Amino acid sequence: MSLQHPTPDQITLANVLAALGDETRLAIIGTLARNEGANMTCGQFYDLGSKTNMSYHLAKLREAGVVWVEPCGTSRLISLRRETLDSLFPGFLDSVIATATKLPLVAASAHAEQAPIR
Amino acid sequence: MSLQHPTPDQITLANVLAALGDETRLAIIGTLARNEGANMTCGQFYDLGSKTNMSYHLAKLREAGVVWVEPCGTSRLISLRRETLDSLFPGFLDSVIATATKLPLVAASAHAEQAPIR
DNA sequence: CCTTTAGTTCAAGGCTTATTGAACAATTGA
DNA sequence: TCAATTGTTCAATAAGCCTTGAACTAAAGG
Repeated sequence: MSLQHPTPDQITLANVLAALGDETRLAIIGTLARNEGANMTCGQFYDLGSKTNMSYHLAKLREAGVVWVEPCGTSRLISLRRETLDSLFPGFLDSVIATATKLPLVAASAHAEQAPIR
Repeated sequence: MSLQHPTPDQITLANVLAALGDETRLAIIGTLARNEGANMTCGQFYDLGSKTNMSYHLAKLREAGVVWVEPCGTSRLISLRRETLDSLFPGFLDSVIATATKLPLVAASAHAEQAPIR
């Protein structure tokens, strides 16, 4: 029996934004985008946190409608719900991914301080 | 003395996404976008929640770098940080606004239920 | 000066989130 | 069948979030 995913009409922008508003999950998305087409499984994210923790974050992303998770043997194949998101929120995913793919894999703290620009 | 705003290099995508990942704040952004150029003040958002509550949400948006708040007499003028956000995250704000401006002003609960599409 | 107007700050509440380790399920391969 | 692999669920904890009303500040106008 396959996993529960929201249908397109159940996906809200607020939920998607909240799901992506987290360093760890943004890093997951960045990794997924960098490896689109590659058959990503949960295990490939364990450098971002513990097994349990990844299970938690991947469930969040799935429940918000950001990723699709497909059981496959003992593994689960994870992919971005590109078409769904593109059709609901045109341009959104691309703009997020453009930044997310450039983000450090392991979070380093910000340090710079600058004069206010506007 | 003017209010505290993050400089562009202090603005992170995760913080912006988290700030926008809330129905109330998304409604604020939608209202701001619908009235761009109009001299919006805090008071214009009191249909979205109490005075105190708006103060809280507007502070969140300001601290994340999404809005600029400029004291003006006893009021404060609120505007989207369009240029900053556009230059940091091209296409992002437009895609969010496209949906946010169509969102109901007062949150009505979702009701539809459909067959799973993919 | 006194009042009104426009927002903020504070403390408290209740709720949700992120993270962990231990225990559990389910599939695969020997 | 047994063991290894892959991932989930559970309970617990610590931290953060949203909302509220009461008290406060600060500017503007009479």
